[in-house]
Amino acid sequence: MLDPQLLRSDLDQVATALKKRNMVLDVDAIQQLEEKRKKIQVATEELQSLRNSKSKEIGQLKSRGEDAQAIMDEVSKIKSQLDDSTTELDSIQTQLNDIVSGIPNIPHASVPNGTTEDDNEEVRTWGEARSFDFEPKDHVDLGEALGLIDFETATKITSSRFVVMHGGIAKLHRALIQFMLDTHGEEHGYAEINVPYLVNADSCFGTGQLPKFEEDLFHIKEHGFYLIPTAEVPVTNTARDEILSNDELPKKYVCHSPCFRSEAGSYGKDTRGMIRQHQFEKVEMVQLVKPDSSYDALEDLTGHAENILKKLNLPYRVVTLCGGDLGFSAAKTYDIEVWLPGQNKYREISSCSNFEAFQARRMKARWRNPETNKPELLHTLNGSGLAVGRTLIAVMENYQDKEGNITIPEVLRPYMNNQTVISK
RNA sequence: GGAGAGGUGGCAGAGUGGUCGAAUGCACUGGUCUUGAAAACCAGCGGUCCUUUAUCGGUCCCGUGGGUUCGAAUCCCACCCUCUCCGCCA
Repeated sequence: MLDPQLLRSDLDQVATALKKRNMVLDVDAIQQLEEKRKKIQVATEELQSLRNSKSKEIGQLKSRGEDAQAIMDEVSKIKSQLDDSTTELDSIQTQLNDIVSGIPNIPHASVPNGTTEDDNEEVRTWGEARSFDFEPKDHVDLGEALGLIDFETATKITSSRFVVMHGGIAKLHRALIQFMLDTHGEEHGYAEINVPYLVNADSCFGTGQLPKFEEDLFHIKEHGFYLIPTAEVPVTNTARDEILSNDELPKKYVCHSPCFRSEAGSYGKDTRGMIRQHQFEKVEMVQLVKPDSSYDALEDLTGHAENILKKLNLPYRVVTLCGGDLGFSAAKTYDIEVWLPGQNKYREISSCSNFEAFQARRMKARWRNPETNKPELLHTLNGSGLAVGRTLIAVMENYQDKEGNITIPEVLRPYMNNQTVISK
């Protein structure tokens, strides 16, 4: 949610900034509603104030045993005016609220212009794509040849976009999770946290999945819960309705969780293999920081995600998302894309974002600034560190040999009983 | 799932229709005193939104949402949550 003060004082500036997202803000509609709101809110509060003071008078008269009928009649009249006024105010505020909570975050000044992912700006590349003296296979061919990845059975059990993994691949998957958690915990200073995978609607609103993107979520209607699309939702919402003290900041959490996405609207896209699944696992980093340090934190966080790829010796590049490709809540996002020999291209494996106060305002996540002694909004950030399924794919495709065996990256061997290779 | 008890400020805890946003204690902050500290004493000490350049002022908030009333922390309804016991169960 954007700052309502900013929307009042400088709506045109907001509209201009949002053009970077190729979004057109209906400035006139907002201004008209805002004018009405102001008029009616002031009138309503004046009526409330009048009612309160008159009612107190009644109490005083009665306690002295005097007759208060005249004032009681008067307040009755005020009350009916007040009812009308309140009803109108509620309606206007609901309309305004719906509009405002549907406005995406303002892109940071450093975000490049553009409309699609083709306009994203490459920041840096790391590592060199391995040259193969044979035709590299993709993870589907590799996994099925090994007999360790099984999409058909998953389809039988559930549906498409699910997977069953066996043996060495399942272990490799688990090793990746532990390796990532340990690295972020021990080297990057994140506190490990384990959270619910079902969350309520307030939590989804807090991080921005609701109300606009309900169709992307799995919803358990009977209980009103949602399956988390990312650990970002429960982890960031730990700070909802809280006022954190200065000395507990910054807060840095690392969390492994499954993620559930309906993938509505992605029909026909990435249907082959494990790239785009309804259920996948992710190690997520979340930071809650003071506003003045959030952009430094974004660089750090992105570096932490990159470090995992470096340790796995997987080539990647970092891009800054352009305005048109930026997520709803983010002010700035770096995507990290890993090299996949099977597809002969870079594919997203991590997304690291600074949300500034956008999520914090939605969920009232604050800290007490010792300089002002007032509660102020935090800045929130998160990034994948990394998407486990896609990392698994990257390892398989980058570490394959001619026979279709997978060499296990050295950093993962301690997690796999020092196994060095996955073979048939 | 069944039965019972309960949800009040950072914490504890009073408050069952009228100057109650809320006593009191603790914690915290500032001051006095002290060489310093402690103690004691004095003062301050929730959040939200609106109006305003700001102050001042006002609104709303006693789990949440409705309702009754001139007036609700207090009465009524629904829901949520916590605790205890029973049942079921990894």
